[in-house]
Amino acid sequence: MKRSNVSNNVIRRLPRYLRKLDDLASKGEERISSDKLGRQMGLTPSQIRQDFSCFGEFGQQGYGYNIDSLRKEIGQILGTYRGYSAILVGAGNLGTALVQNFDFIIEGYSFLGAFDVDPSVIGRDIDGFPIYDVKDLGPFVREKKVDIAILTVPRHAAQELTDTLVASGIRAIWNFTNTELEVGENGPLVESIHFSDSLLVLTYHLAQLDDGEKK
Amino acid sequence: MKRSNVSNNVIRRLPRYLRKLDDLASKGEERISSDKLGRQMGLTPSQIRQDFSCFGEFGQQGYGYNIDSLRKEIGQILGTYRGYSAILVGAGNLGTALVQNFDFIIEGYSFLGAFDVDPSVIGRDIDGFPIYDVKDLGPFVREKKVDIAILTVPRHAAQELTDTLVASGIRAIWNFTNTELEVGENGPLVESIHFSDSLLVLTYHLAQLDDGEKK
DNA sequence: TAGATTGTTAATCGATTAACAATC
DNA sequence: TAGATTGTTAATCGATTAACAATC
Repeated sequence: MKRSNVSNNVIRRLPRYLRKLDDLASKGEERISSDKLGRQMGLTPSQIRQDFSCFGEFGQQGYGYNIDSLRKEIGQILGTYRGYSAILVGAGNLGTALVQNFDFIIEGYSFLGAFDVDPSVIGRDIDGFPIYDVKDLGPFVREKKVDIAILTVPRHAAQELTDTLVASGIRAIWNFTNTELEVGENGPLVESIHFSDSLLVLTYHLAQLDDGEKK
Repeated sequence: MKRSNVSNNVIRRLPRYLRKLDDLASKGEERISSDKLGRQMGLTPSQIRQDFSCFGEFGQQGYGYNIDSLRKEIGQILGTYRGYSAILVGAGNLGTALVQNFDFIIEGYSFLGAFDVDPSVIGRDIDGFPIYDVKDLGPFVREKKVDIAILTVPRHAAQELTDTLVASGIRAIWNFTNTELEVGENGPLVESIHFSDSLLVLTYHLAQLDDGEKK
């Protein structure tokens, strides 16, 4: 695969393409042109062709793109099918929601279980997956060579657990703690979902509308 | 306030500035230069000054920016303090996590309650806020002129509830359903959190590392 | 005053869009 | 074959960075 020097903007559009293609596939569509796809997604056909061409040649002149094979190509690029292993750190409402809504196994991940501090949940399960004592987190990550930790703990516990994860050789942290984690040089990848950032962008636009109306 | 023609990139950086400034304030810092702030956030000082200058002149030559007043300015720009009203649509694990973790009142929002279909939760409460029957959603939104609906329902129910919200005059939807909502012309603002997109970006980078190592 | 640092204008860089030859 | 549509090269547009006069 090519994929050298691909810009962040392109990378962030790939999952959107994947969702759209899944959608089209589920409607029984077989092929689509960059022109049609562009109109449906609010992008220019040029941009779509440029984006795909970062990774190879997936289309055919005069025909367009085969939806099913394009989905697979993009899934491949995004690393689904690789069976990355994941654990949940923090088995509260948010963590439970994530585990219940993502079918990690179908999506191509291998979900190994959850960790928590609360003695009343340790030993129980989420959706059939065990909840372990957070004391055992470090050794577990090290032994099982866990790829991804899903961090859904309260703010105040975030950095300490991150340190444990980093020390145990975690490869990536999916961060929901609304803090910036310190992982140091050569630390794991960090991808954060900052709920409040998203809400503030929304209220920015509301405020702009309100100000516009006053004028 | 100026704020005309501000690019999306700038808007999406504003909440990050706000979080950083809150952090600095909580450490007792009083002032910061664009140079220092840039080094701490991984941005160039030029970019920071350009970003702020979209909205006014918040600094002072030879001194830098006063952290406390800059926070307030950015909060103002982002529409906190405006007391926008919000409801939760879908009182499951995810919705519960959001309500419990965001202190909507402190953050300057006015949270009015939740809606659900499940008879076993209707009438109960989340964190002291009532859970109503989703049948009453439309009239409630219309009567109370609700600004923001936080949509945390299962995928299959997303579009139908969106239609109800739009018909009742909701102004904005904060969308967690991992679908693209259809809101039509002159519909509400939509800000989506696509969990799977974020995870896929993470695994893209993991896959890239793995491929790099093989070479 | 001298040093620091802003806000802004100009220069650069990168991303998006347009155009078009290649080809299914 | 003619029409459609790709992949790619060139042109444009916008965002980031650099430079610097203004000034606290």
